[in-house]
Amino acid sequence: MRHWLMKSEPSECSIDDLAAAPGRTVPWIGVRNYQARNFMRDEMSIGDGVLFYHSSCPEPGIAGLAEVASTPYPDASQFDPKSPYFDAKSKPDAPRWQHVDVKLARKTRLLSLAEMRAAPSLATMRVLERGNRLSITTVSADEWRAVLALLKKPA
DNA sequence: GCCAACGTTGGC
DNA sequence: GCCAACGTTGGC
Repeated sequence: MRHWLMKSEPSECSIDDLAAAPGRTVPWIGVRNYQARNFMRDEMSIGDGVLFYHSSCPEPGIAGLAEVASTPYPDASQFDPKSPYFDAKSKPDAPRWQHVDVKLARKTRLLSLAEMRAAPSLATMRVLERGNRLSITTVSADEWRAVLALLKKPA
């Protein structure tokens, strides 16, 4: 089993939105970056662990634990002209964008970006690398364990 | 709102 | 295939 960190803007889908979704599961639509798509399409497996990260908000950080809950399938929003994720160049017989479903495991306390940066055990995390903008990044088993350990402590 | 960093586009 | 211009991300 592998581990991932997936960014979501709380204004789009927060940890509470995920908790309130049917089956506590949402389709991870809207990814329009090839590297992130390839992670979902080629490398994820059902049951993989996901760190659910709030980005572009007053308190960025890890807000919960989730898991990959489906195999990849085409992102319907790419064919919807009314969607902000519409992609005119993607054809239904050759969908460009695919995604997986993500299911909540449990909401956690917020492990803030500042706390993540201050933790030596997380120094290798891809999401913390300078200039990183990728919305899905890999998480090593050691990093996953380190995050769980930090979550057990009070903020 | 600013701006650094990065990915994508498109002319050549 | 190069690379400048442009658009987006995302923390601050």
